[in-house]
Amino acid sequence: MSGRTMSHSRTAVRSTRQRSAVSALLAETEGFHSAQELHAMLRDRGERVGLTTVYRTLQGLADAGEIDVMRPPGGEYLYRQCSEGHHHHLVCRACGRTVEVAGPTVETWADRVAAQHGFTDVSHTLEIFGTCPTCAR
Amino acid sequence: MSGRTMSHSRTAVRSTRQRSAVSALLAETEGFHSAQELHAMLRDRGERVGLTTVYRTLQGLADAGEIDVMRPPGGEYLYRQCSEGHHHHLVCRACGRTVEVAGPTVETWADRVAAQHGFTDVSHTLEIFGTCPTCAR
DNA sequence: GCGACAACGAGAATGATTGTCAACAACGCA
DNA sequence: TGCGTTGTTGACAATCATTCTCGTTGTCGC
Ligand SMILES: [Zn+2]
Ligand SMILES: [Zn+2]
Ligand SMILES: [Zn+2]
Ligand SMILES: [Zn+2]
Repeated sequence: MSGRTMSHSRTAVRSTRQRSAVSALLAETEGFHSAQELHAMLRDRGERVGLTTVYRTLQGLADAGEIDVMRPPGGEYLYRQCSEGHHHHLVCRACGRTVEVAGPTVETWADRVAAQHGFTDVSHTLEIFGTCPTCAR
Repeated sequence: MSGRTMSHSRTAVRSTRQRSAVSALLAETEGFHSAQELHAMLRDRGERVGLTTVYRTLQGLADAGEIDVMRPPGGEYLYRQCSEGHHHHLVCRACGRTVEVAGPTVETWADRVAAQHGFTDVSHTLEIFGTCPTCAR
């Protein structure tokens, strides 16, 4: 009953220069960056994309699960193109370098704890911050 | 050489009506609440405290480690008076009800993972969100 | 090509948090 | 108890990331 069964003209997502530019940038970029930063990076590349569009595109990609969103303590939202599947991040506070980490133990622990207290519809956020070897010296 | 060795009149923190009001409110309140919410709660109580002061006081308490700060995805900063020691939270998205949880396993896991990648000065954030039994029905 | 409508983007609006600074009030001391 | 020093307060202005508006533009199915 979700209304997705109409046989004619479903509204499709359109392919645009701007959307491609953002995706391409994310594909080549290592580490997390804010919408503002990505917008500036596009500008420096010569790509002309409005800030509003950058925000919209990032939200779309995030909703589609194609990129990861994260917000460090005291900062704004950061985006990054990650690999598939549920994972968390080990992020360098100085340069943003990111290592994806998987913690099966943590996942089950979180779900178990929540269940023990009768909580449902459970989700969690987990980020590890530190100084990477390069920035340390 | 930090100039902290003067033998006379060290500047002390002063006890004020406003500061007491905020602390008292936090002591009686269960769950996480934003600065704006706490300000409104004080107003409803008849306490007259400026919004700026509420922000300042909360920051001070947080810096002193007397209260916990947390920021849910898509929301503003939330504050709560917690028990001593390092712990995490299982929070109800609907009503803010909070359960403090300790996960020694997670702590060591996070530190180990960071160390394996050569990261130093490590810290982490971990929150579990869900719908509490009361709000579920 | 055409037309419907998704997508853009410049600029205004929002809203939480922070900065400003003159008036106020603890508190150590006389 | 009176006084001066100086931390504190709070109304208001300023930030600033993000969202909203809405007229224009570009995609894409036909
Ligand atoms: Zn680094
Ligand atoms: Zn996880
Ligand atoms: Zn609840
Ligand atoms: Zn922990």
